[in-house]
Amino acid sequence: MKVSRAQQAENREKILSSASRLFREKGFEAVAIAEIMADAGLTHGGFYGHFPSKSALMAEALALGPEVPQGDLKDVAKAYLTAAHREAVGRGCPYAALGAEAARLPAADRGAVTARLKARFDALSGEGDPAKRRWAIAGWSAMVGALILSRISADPALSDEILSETRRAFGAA
Amino acid sequence: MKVSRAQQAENREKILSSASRLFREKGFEAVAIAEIMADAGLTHGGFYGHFPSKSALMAEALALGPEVPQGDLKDVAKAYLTAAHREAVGRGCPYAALGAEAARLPAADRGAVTARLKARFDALSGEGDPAKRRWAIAGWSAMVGALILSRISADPALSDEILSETRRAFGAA
DNA sequence: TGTACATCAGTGAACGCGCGTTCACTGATGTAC
DNA sequence: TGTACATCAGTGAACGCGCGTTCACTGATGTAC
Repeated sequence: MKVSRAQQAENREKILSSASRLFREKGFEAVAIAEIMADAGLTHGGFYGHFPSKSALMAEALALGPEVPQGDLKDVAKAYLTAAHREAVGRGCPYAALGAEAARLPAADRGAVTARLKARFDALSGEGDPAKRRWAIAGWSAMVGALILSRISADPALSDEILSETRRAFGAA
Repeated sequence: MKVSRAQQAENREKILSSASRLFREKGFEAVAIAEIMADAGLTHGGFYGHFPSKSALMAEALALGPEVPQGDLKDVAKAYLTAAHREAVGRGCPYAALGAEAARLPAADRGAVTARLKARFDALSGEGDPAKRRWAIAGWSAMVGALILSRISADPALSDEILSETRRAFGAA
């Protein structure tokens, strides 16, 4: 049955946020359209009224995710490199959860996520100080990499060490 | 038809190396058993004589990949953070190519890759200097993260900047 | 404001395809004598 | 060393399942009057 325009817009947002969370938790390929729609409280047939294909949804969902904490590298490291973030893949950083898979999307589908990445570097860079920008780039790379490696490790001690030592490398206890 | 024991062992290695390369290029889910077997010059039915399941192959193939260049962080950064490595996903670092997907494997399947990760940190750490170990961990994280982020970026200038600035952050021009 | 009806968001069955896995079979290997 | 035959690695057809996508249908929405 038809729903109101407001309800339709709300449904679209629900589909996007369910997709974004489920993709981060399980990866693009492991999540079925029907699973996303059920999570959003709908049935699978309605999907194609909102998105032209699963890959279009992937491209759009990829650019969603929690806002970066403001502040300098040290503050970001303190908030980002935590055991809680490591466990909460579905509510965490999309670069760490979907990075390698995102890189395999066709370039045309990576526009939104590229813009978001650029904005994040700019926010951490300050203005006009090349050394600060350099450390923003290397530092953000280290955080994403450390979170991924800490999730790969099946040894909890090593996993914790990766997080805490990378935090300390940026001066965050 | 039966083949010699030497041929059988060689076939197993071929399957593993084909799988390792294809997984890195396309991701675990996007590669079919039949594709791996064809790449190895065999037919798909023979697969289960070598491995009990696709996920067993995933666990074993994940721990393969190029040897890390020896030397200190600066040398490794110089060899790792290159445009050539960014393009050659199939012949490159398995952590960068499969990191997030590897993290989703059951812990029991992550033993081999965890051991390899540990060995890599130990090799970069030297002996008994905690500050050196800290930078080995943060540095290796930065390299893996930078390679992933440079592959995500659809903007070639940003992609190059991520590699070159992270290289410079480790003192490697 | 009230009414009649055209629109269209969502439903759920169905389609076609590709995949992981199984299995009866083939024929070269390698061993027993 | 030569021969007979049991073993078993690899083949390719087949199975069953789940997925992305399509489509005829339903009934609430929202507009024309």
